[in-house]
Amino acid sequence: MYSSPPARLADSGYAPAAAMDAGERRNLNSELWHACAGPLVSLPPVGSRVVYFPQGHIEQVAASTQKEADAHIPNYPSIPPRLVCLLDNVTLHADVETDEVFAQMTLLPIQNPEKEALAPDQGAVNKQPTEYFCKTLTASDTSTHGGFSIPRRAAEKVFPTLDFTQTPPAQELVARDLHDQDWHFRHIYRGQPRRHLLTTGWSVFVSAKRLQAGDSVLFIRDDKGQLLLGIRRANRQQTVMPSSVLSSDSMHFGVLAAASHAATTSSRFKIFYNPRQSPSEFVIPLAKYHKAVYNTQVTVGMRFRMVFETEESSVRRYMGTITGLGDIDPIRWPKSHWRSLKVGWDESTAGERQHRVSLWEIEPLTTPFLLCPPPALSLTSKRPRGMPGDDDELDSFMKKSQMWANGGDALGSLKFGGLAMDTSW
Amino acid sequence: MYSSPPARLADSGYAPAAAMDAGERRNLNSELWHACAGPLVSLPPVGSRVVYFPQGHIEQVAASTQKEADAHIPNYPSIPPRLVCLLDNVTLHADVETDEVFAQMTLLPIQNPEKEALAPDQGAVNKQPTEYFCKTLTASDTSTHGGFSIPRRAAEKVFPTLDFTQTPPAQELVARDLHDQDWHFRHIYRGQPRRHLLTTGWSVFVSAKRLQAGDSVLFIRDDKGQLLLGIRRANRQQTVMPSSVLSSDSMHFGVLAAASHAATTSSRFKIFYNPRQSPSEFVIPLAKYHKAVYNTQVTVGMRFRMVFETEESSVRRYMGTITGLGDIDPIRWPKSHWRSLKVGWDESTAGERQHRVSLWEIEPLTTPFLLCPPPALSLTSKRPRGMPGDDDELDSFMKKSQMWANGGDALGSLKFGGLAMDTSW
DNA sequence: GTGTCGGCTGTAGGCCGACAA
DNA sequence: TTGTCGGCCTACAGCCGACAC
Repeated sequence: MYSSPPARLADSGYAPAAAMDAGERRNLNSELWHACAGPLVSLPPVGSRVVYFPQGHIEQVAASTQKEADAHIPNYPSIPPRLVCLLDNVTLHADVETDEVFAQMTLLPIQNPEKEALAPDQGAVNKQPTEYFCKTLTASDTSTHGGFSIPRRAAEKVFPTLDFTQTPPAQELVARDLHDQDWHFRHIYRGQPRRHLLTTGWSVFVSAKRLQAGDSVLFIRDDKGQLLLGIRRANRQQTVMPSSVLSSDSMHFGVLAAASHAATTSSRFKIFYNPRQSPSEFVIPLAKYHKAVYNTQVTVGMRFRMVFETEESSVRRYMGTITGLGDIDPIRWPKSHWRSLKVGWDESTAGERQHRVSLWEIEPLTTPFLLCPPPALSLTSKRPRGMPGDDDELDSFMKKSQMWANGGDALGSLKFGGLAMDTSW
Repeated sequence: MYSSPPARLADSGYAPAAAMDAGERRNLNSELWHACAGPLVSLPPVGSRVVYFPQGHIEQVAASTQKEADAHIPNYPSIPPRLVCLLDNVTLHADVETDEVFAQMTLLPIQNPEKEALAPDQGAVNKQPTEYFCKTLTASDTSTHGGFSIPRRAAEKVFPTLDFTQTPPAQELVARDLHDQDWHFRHIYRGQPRRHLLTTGWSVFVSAKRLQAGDSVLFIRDDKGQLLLGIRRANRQQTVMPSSVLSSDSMHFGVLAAASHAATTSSRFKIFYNPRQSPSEFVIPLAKYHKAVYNTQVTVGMRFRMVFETEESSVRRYMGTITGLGDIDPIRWPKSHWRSLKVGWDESTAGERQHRVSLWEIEPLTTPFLLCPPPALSLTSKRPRGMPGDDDELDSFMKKSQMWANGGDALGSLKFGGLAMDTSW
């Protein structure tokens, strides 16, 4: 009948296979999830202690509902600006409609965190896959006129090698997405000059995922040689969700009441973390928080760097100066450390970047730099627009000076490791 | 470029025109909204007093998130089982993705409802349009193979009359949807035997709205002769929305906290009412509530009727018997009237119907019936499956007996008027 | 090395009346 | 009266190398 899928596509094996149930209850492939979440996202390990910031949670909810965090809503039921919690569970998910990745965390508030033995919590983990590539789609890639142009080194690194004795060399690829749905593509090496292409099956994928030029697609080869694929929507596409379920005010209250009730009764509560929606992480490893708050001397005028994700899904550091200190909302959330630093950014293109950040988000440039700043760091020098990786020498120096300043093991919680996985292309 | 709409369609005038902003802030066409909401949905007038039931609100949220109303969540912050409120504002909306209709109500809790003068609130209003038709789509209607077959009487009633001197008679129709988006269709009268069809433009509409066989489409001609169109999804398609924004527990808390805070501070709060998602209305006109609670004698064994919407978007009444009385949740919500009646239904196909209803949802069959029940109402008689409208004689009798029992004006709040608008086809 | 285009081809989208329920 | 189908035509999806940045 008319409700069945097109027969030809199904017969030729280029139609998607059966998908998971819509509920998406199981835990997703962690490598793929992290690849889609991006290089900056790391999740604290289950069983570790974390600091939960209701303000940050509300910021995420407000961003999701496209409302500013309403100033008129009181802190009701009353709740402190941060809760030390045991991270009881983390499950990885992806939105059934948009493939947007998110994590559900189950938090158990700890009543007297100071009394507990400070076990050596390990830092946050970010298992970024090694054998993967990520390409931002061009107009040609997403048009119905043709297929997908695979970057040469990407194809050679991630896809099975073609049999080049064939003319033209071609094979069928099967890649599994976050919902365990299989997608079939014809991979061919042709054209003058020769190039790798995905042809048959590609347009089905593009239309099913509603991909547009500017969105990114990524392929992974996992340990068992299985191909995985995921997508990252362009930043402009805010997954608008005016949510006809609950008013934004009620959601705001819900965040507070759920946490308040859990803290009062020492019971668990659940939150969703949307890495690509939230302006900042609001569940921070306790060790990272402690180091940032107790081991860092911040003053107005201090110079720092902070990591951002580039449009090419890579990372780069931006320079800034601390211009002020103080609570973002001293009435409702006094003595919170959430975004307690007012900052200015060196580059004029910094319009979108936050004007308030939290202590644990920055990498301070300590005394050695203030005594002897290299020319590249002065406020007046106009550097050419930096490319990913052109700070490598500085990185090395930074690590040494920070170790000297903070006592050797400060780096683990600041996520220096494994950041440059996408810059080698 | 590739992001622009198909040129041919745009040039020929069969592509949708510019739409409203995604936020959908303005108030929608009320006639169209009510047509999409269905014949049973009525909204209390702005400025009237209503009763708000948190339990019912939570039921709707749970239905939207596909969770049962969790039994483990306490009534926190504490809130009474019902709040008498002033209905401060009502705005009509439609989901940007699904066209699902919903209403936002702003409620102001009234502290001492008994002290206020009981102004004669008018009953709820349901402006169902007169010049409209609604058709459930067939497999042929939604397939890409052809167009849309318009029922003859529908075309003659709602569409502009064709010029039958042309061969074949044809015209272009422009119909506006809930988002003020215009859709263009070619309306032609052809075939052997002759019939009305929508051809060019129809498949664009079907794919844009993602209509499937079983969904319904409805057309309205308003006062100014402007054509409006709306859709009703088939019941099976639960707009699943696991809502990666807030956990269902937090939403539950949010409902309670928002209402609790508003009641405590005598301030307004906002709720969304999703007519086609909610099992029952949870904002009830105060007058309707009072009449049902204080003027109705309910006892176990009592017979009643209740109105339901049929699959054909019409209405019919089902017979039932009260089998028990009592709070649905005596621990958290004692002395609530929400679904306080346990009921059984006469027909064996009653599997989906609620086993608990509220007083104001039923039409009790009062003493005259108990003294002298007509054969059709006895529990043992097996009536043939009733069709809409075959209770007309009974209706007439019911009205008289109820007026006698309840004092003359009881009918307005029970929505007897204007119910049979779709059964005449 | 790869983004975009013109050219070509095949298929499916879509308009028609036939026919039957 | 209207749901489904076969027939038919054509627009566009989609594969190809050319060419340029």
